[in-house]
Amino acid sequence: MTTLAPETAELNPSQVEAVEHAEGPLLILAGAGSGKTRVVTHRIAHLIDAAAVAPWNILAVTFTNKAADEMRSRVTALSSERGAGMELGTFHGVCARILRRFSDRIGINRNFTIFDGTDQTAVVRTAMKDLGLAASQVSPAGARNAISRAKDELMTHHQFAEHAQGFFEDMVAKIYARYEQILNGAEGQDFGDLIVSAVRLIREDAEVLAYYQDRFRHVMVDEYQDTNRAQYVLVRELSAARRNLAVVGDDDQSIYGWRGADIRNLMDFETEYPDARVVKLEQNYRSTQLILDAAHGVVERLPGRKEKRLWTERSGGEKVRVLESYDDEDEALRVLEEVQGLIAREGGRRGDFAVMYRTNAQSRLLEESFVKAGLPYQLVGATEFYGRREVKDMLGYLRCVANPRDSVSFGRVANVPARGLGEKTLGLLDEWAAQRTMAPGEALRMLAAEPPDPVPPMLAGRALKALLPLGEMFLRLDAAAAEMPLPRLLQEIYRETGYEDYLRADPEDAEERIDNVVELIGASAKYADLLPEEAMTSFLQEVALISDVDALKAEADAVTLITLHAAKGLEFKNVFVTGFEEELCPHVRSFADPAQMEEERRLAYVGITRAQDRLFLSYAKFRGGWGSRSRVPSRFLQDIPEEAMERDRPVVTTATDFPGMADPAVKAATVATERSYRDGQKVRHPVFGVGVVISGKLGPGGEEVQVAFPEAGVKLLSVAFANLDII
DNA sequence: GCGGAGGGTTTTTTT
DNA sequence: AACCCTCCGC
Repeated sequence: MTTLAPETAELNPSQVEAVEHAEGPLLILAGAGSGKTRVVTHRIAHLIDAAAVAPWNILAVTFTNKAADEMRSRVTALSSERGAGMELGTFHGVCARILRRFSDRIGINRNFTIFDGTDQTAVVRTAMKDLGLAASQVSPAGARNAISRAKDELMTHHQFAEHAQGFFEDMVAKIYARYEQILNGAEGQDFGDLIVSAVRLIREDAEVLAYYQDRFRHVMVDEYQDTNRAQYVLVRELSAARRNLAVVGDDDQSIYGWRGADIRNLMDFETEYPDARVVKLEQNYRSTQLILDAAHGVVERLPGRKEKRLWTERSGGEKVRVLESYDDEDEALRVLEEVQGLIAREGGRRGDFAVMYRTNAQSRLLEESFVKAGLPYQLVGATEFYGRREVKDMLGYLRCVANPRDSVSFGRVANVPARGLGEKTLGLLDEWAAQRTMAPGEALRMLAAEPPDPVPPMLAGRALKALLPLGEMFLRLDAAAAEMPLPRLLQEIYRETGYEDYLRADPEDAEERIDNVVELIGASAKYADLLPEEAMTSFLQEVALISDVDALKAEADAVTLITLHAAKGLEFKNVFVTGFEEELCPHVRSFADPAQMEEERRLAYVGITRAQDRLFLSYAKFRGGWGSRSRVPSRFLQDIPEEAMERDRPVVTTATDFPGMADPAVKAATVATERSYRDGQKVRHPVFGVGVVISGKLGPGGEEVQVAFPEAGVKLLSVAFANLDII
């Protein structure tokens, strides 16, 4: 991976116009690779140095922490005052900071806990249980999504209930109301709340609004096409006094509609601010002309887009390579082969390569082929560190200590490792706590600290016996938290809760999980010097608001594996877009909705425009997994001018083609050299019955055949295991 | 009433 | 891989 053009490069006239615009609304329509970050950072430096704006009077909002970090370091390099004191971060990070300072003014504890997506689902499930709703009636994920979308539009549960139509929305209205109760009781703020509460704060508290309007004299928003309604209102209010609002965006790269992004924020900016200066950045500094031709072919078919056409001085270049593979396994080997070939032939850096895909699940085979070949890679997202069970459990304990009202974390860890606290006992504790309007964690501590003299009858006996040790443990941890630096506290939690022994007892995964815990404790080291409460809150906030791409290291000598979504904003010399097939890209779940299909198209555009020098579009004829069926190349391929492409003759690859793959098991498995089943052959399978072979191949795992069964459908079977009879 | 085993499902994309 | 759900032994 490389960064954008050097800072010393001269700015083109459009860029200068954007950079030098100081007062009043500004809309920068920045095409892919048009030097957007350069313009934004130069503009900030210009405000500071030429317009004498103090850095702390500037608010700049980006989409990821990574983008914010990069922007900060560039501003530091460019401006005389190094941009110190500037407010720069993601929407969620900036809002969290505002709330940590003032949220008690609207009745929110400033030490609130941030609830992530997993927590949200847990709350939804609890709410549904309270309401007697089964997961089969309403999908928890669906309900969570609906609630999040409502919050994106600043819709309270009251408003949601008013507009609810049909069974699903009626149910969601009820779940939403209960969800809010639980969340408030736990002093939690979910992702949506961070924005919603910040908006509520500045709307309800004139003093706070005045303070921030005076403080943020210049407001700048990146990736404006991906902002939602709530974010739009926030930005509008904050900048209302001076109207120094600069937004940067590209409607062609709007890919987050499913998450509440409202492209109208960008499209209607000129209506909203009739005096806005509009600057289009159309010169691309990233890609070759042929790559841009391909990109334009895909995107020009979108209706109603803001007209712009990227151009570059990098005429020509290599044609876009279209790779056809037999199946997804071959595709993974094929990509590996191309990467290794290019590195061997041209001495390229591994970091100059990225392999992109639509769904996280697609990364698995790619990883496998890279591992076998010993080719280093860095995977963005998917099984990210903070999603690991042991990490979440450890953080769950920390959250319980930092915020005893966090009933969600309490529910997660109370019986991990198992300590005799089943559904029944925890239910009793919940009930008893609710009677005293306490959270279970608080009630439990009270129970342990000063046991009520006649023991509450509902808890007498077995329940109390199991509960008391946990309560005492939390009291010890509370005491530890008050006096220990954060890393030591985590160490203490690890030991005191029995989690360490619990992990060690796992014969399979002990080592890996322990490593992860150690790494987590290490990550907390930078908070060691803060006061305990602040340390816990800051650490937990950082962890909650971290995004997948944040972990991506630009300087790593490794191939990047990344989803198309996460790749937005990045660039690489060589880009592979894999699974460039119907039902994957565009994704089948978008077929029914034209608006979603347009978003799929923009997503393909985003992928294509990540490439600087070389672009590979890869598809397979078959793909394993959920009922593997024959595949059709993406419709987007047809929109790319044929002259810009070079279609490869399909190549059937096998593991033996790769000298790097020294694994003897792999070699042994590829001994078979001839197919033993012909297409059209009738076979009998012990489970699926009689079927017809429709295709087959020799792969690293031996011979595989696709067989169509009248009942079971098409199955991909390994001849070695399937026990087929020829009939 | 708890805990472990086993089976099925999950997300398409994520701050 | 994580999680939910069900089943069964203790």
